[in-house]
Amino acid sequence: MADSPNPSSGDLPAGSGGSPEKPVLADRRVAALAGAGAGARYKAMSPARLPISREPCLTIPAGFSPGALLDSPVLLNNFKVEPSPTTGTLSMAAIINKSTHLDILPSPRDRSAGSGHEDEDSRDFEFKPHLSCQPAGPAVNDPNHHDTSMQNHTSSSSNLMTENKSLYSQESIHQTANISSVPNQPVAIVGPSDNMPADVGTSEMNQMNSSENAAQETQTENIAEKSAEDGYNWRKYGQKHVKGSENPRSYYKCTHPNCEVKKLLERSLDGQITEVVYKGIHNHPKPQPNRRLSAGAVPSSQGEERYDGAAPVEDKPSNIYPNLCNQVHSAGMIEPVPGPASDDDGDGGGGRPYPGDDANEDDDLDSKRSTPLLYARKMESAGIDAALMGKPNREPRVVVQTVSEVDILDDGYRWRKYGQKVVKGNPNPRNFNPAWKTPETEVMAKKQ
DNA sequence: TTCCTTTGACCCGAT
DNA sequence: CATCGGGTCAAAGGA
Repeated sequence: MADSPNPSSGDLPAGSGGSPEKPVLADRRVAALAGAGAGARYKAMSPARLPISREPCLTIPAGFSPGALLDSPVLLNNFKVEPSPTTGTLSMAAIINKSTHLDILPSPRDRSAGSGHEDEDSRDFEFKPHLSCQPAGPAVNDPNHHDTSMQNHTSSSSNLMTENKSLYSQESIHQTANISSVPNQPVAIVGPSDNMPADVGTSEMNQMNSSENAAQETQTENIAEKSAEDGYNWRKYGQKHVKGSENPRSYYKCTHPNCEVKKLLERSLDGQITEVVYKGIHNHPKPQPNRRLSAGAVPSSQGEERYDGAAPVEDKPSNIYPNLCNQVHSAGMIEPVPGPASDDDGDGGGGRPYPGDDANEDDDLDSKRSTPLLYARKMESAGIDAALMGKPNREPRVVVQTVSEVDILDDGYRWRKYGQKVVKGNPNPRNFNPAWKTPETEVMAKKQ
């Protein structure tokens, strides 16, 4: 239900229970929602996102755990800083304005705003997968990466701002305020860490993988753990056998009250995670282990989320597949501020979409299409993974789907184009970036 | 007793 | 319009 968008379910809560077909169900749902107390919120949130159906997807290649990405310097860099209007490095004010705009009018206009032209610099893009398995919190803060960019609060804040802008389209403004208030938290950001554009992931990451695999292996367990626990709490709401795959697919929802992030997890028969797909971005900070309320402390209702503890669901996997180095986890999450603050946020921003993958965006960002894309990516990555497959650890593919094109278009990152190709079935040329591709490039391509 | 997972059924979009 | 298939719901069972 979190996905309120669901037309049928979404409406129901309204109270009418009007669905002729399943009055009972409707009532139940309503009741459930009411009981949870979250229902209302969900309801509120979703509508906002509904309009934009496109969901870009980010695929993170197997060797990476999104969580790792979060920790990785790259993220920091990314956000950070490149002086450009797009990135927001230019100035806080600018950023703020921009973000404001976005919030208010996430529209094509924004796209144009982000010039997205700074193709050349790739320096920041060195992606170093630093798969540390540290807990997200600290990792994120890792000062190391700030290399060039991170200059400090300013930068961090700017990052935050940027992030916000893209992540929380609607909530925004006040959210921004919150975030900025906590300068220290680097933005973990990103959900996008998750945000990693999938594409990137695929190619680059794999490379990295291979080269760094050895080293990483030592950390495998940690990673696995991490991935197992991406720090977010998930509730399994379904499982299904998907045609074409012998692996059952499990559906999880983030238990955080206003968070609509969903996760699809596919496991091979042997229990290894073969694929993880995240939809949406967390609109709340990753629950801190420390803060974990004791079990009893959990908020209330069942339906609700407990955001603190580790999610049981996740835990299982970790235990089960210790080897997976890359299990994945990270969905798109934004970790704006670890503070308590966010939680509610109320905003509903709901998972804001993140810049996802590119490819899709092209023309149509239909949400529908997004699905196909996911699969496509899957295939794609699968090919890549093949090489890795031989290894003991299979690396699961991670796909992050975001929902709004706005985010995609203006993700605040700078991209360097390294290729262009006509994709079959798609009139628009596809651009490639060594690191992650940005929608902007796509846009540019179109313009061309 | 409460909460979580399982699982069959339902919904709905795609073909 | 019918069928297929993915995603979601929610009752039932288990811990």
